Amino acid sequence: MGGRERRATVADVAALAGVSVGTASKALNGRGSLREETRTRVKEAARQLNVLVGPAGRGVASGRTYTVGMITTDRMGRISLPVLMGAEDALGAGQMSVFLCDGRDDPIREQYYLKTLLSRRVDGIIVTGRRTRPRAPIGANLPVPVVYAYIGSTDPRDCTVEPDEAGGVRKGIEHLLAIGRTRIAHIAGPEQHNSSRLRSAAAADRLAEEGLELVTPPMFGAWTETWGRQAVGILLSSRIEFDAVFCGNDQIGRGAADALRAAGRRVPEDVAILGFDNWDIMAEYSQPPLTSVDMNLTGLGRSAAHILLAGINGNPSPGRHLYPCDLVIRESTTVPLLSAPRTPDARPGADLRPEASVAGLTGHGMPLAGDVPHASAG
Amino acid sequence: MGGRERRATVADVAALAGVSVGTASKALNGRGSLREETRTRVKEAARQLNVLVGPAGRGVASGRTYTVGMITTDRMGRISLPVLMGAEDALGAGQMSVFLCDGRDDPIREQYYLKTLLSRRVDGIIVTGRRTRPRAPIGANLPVPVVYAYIGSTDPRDCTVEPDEAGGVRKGIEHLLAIGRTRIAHIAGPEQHNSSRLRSAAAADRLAEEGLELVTPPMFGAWTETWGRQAVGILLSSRIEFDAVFCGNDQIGRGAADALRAAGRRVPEDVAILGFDNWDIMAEYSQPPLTSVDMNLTGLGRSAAHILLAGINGNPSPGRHLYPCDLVIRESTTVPLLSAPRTPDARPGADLRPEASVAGLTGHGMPLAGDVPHASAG
DNA sequence: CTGAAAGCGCTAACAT
DNA sequence: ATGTTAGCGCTTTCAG
Repeated sequence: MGGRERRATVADVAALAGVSVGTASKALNGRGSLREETRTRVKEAARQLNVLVGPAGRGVASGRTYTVGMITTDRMGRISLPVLMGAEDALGAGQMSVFLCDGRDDPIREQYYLKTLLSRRVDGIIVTGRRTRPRAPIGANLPVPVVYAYIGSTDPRDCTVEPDEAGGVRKGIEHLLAIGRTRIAHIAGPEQHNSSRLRSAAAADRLAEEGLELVTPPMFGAWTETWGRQAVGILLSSRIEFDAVFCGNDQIGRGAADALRAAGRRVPEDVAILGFDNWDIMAEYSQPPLTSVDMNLTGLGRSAAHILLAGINGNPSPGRHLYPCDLVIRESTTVPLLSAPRTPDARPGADLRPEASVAGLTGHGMPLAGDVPHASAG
Repeated sequence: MGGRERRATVADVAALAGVSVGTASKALNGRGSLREETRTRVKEAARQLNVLVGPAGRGVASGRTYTVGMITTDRMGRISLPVLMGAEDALGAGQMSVFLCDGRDDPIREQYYLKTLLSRRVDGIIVTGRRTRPRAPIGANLPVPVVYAYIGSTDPRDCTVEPDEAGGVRKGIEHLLAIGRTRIAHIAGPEQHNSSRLRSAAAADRLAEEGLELVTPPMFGAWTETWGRQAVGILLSSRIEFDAVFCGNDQIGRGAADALRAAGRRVPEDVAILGFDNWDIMAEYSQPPLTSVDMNLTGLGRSAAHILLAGINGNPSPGRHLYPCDLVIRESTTVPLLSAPRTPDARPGADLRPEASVAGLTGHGMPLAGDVPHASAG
C-alpha cells in the first residue's frame, strides 16, 4: 500500500512561494493578472510540494463540482459499456469526472444512487441501460440536467440520445440491394422486443420503396445462434428461394451462416448475410465474418455527454436525438480478396466495393458506412 | 432536461426548522444527542426543502471525500468490467462513490487520471486491467492506499488481489480425473502469455501428482476458436489417443468442440472438454456447452474493495492476495439430462433441427443451456 | 500586480 | 439538548 505522504495544500504552496493564498490560487488556475515571474515561482513551489489543486475545495467554493453521475439502469454490459466509455471520454476531456453507478435493474438501487449523486451535488446525470422499451423518467424536476443515452425516456420532454436503428437497417438493406440481392429473408429476435419489431419494420419499409418485399414475413424467435440455425432450417425446408438473409443480430447471423454452410450453400455467393450490432467477437469470428450494422455506441455516449455539458452550461436540448448507425462490411456480403495483405485488424475486402451492376436498383451509389469511426476502407 | 429547482442547503433547513446549523447537521447525520422531536422536525424540514446533505461540504470539512478512484489501465472489457462491478458494489454499500477512469492502455492518460484522482482527494485507488504480466506500480509513495485488482504490480510490497488460476486449473483437472479421463491433451494460448504458461504448468503439475502426464506437451497457439480447431486437427492426425482436452480458454474450447464434432468424436462421451474463463457467451452457446473455470472476477473486485476500505481505515494488507476460482460444470464433461425442463425464453421451433444432419452426430438431445449459472464443483 | 478577508456547505469542538 | 465558533481547501471580491 505504500507509505503515505502528507498532503500539502494551496496554503502551503503560498507559504513556500512567499505569496498569499489568493495569489497562489490565481497562479495555479491561470486566472487574474500576475507577473509571469510570480506565476512560475508558485507553480514551482506546487510542483515541489506535489500539490494538485482540484475540485475538492473548489466545488464547495464555486458551487460546481465538475462531476457528473452516470447511472446504468440495468447491469452494465455490451450496450452500456461502450456508451459509458464514450461519455467518460468526452467528459474527461472536459475536465469532469464520472461517478459510476450500476443500478442492477433494481429501481430501489437506482433511486438510492440518484439520491447519492444529488447529495454529492453532481453537475449533471447520464442515464443509460440496455433498452427494451423507453423507461420511466428517473426523477421529476431534478435540480440538474439529465440525459438518457441509448435507453429512452417515456417523457418526450426528456433529453434522449438514441441509435438510429431504422437508418442502420436501411443502410444494410441498401447494401444488399447494391450487391444485387432482392430475395431477402429476415430472421428476427423476439417479437416482444422493441428493437426487433423496429428493425423488421425498417427492413420491410426500405424494400417496399423498391417495390420489393421480404420473401417471408419476419421470422421472430430469439437473439441466439441456435435460433439462427433453426430459422435457416425452416427456410431451407420451405423451399422458398432467397439470396440474402437479414439477421436481427450477429448471433443469429452466425448461427445462420453455420447452418447455411452445413447445408451446402455458399456464403456470400449463394446467400449473403447481414447482421446487426457489429459485436466484434461474433461478427469477426463468424465463418465468414459478418457484414453488420454498428450502432456506434461509443460515439453515442460521447454525444450524450456533449449534450449534457451543453445543458450544464445552460443550453439544454430537450427531446429525442438520433445518432447514426454505420454499416461495417465484411465477407458475408462480399467476395474475399484472396491476395489482400491482411492486417490482423482490418476488414478484408473492404475495398471491394460491391459492383452496383445489379437489378432493379436505380444505381445510386452505396451509402457506404458513415465512415467516421469505422469503415477504414480507404 | 426538466426545470431546475434551487438547491437548498443545511443552513436553509436549520432556518426552517428553527435550529442552528450545527444542530441541523447533527440531526441529519444521526450524530450528537438531540431530542427526538428536534430530530424529526429537522428531517421534516429537509424533506420539504428537498435537501440531501452529502459529501460536498463534508469532504472539505472532514478531510475524507468518501470517494475512491478506479483506474482501468487498459480499455475496459471482459476482465475489468466484472472486477469493476464487484468493487462498485462493495464500495457503494460502504457509502463510497466511485470515480471511473479508463486509461485506454495509454500511460499518459493513466498518469493524467492519477493526478485528477489525487486532486479530487479520493480516499483510495483501485487499479485494474486485463493482465498480460504484472505492471509497473502506478505511482510511488502516493498519499492514499492503492490496491491492484486482477492485474498485479511488479512491486511485491504493493497490495494486489489476483485470481488463483493455478487453483482453478487444478479443480478442472481433478474433475476430468473424477470422470475417469486420464489421457488429457492441452491446447494452450500463446506461449508468451503469462496466464497461458501458468495454466499449462498447473495442469501438468496436477497430473504429475497422480503419476500422469499430458498426452503431448502443451500446444501453444492463440486464444482463438480457429486455433482450437487447428489444434484438434493436429491432435487427430497425430493419432495420439486422448479422452479429454483442457483448453486454455473458452474460445479454444469452442473451436475444439466444433472440430471434434465435425470429425465424428462425441463430446463428452469420447472426448471431454474443459475450458477456462467461463465466458458465458462462449461457454454456454458452445455445442455442447463447456465446463469451464470461472475466475470469479466480481468476487475478486469486491474483495479488492474491501481490502482497500480496510487500508483507508488504517489497516493495510500489503502483498499478494489470491482469490479462488470455481469450476462450472456443463455438458462438455457430463452427459446431458434429456428431460431437462425448457425455459420459455429459448428456442422456438426446437423440433426442426437442421444441425441433426451434420456428419457423425449422434443426435443426443439439444444441448440445453447451462441452466445453473454457477454449479460449483464438488 | 498582490494581499486581506469573506464565504462556499458542512462538521466538530466547545460553550451554554 | 442546543447554539456558537472555528475551520476544511479553495475562489473571489475588493482594497491596497
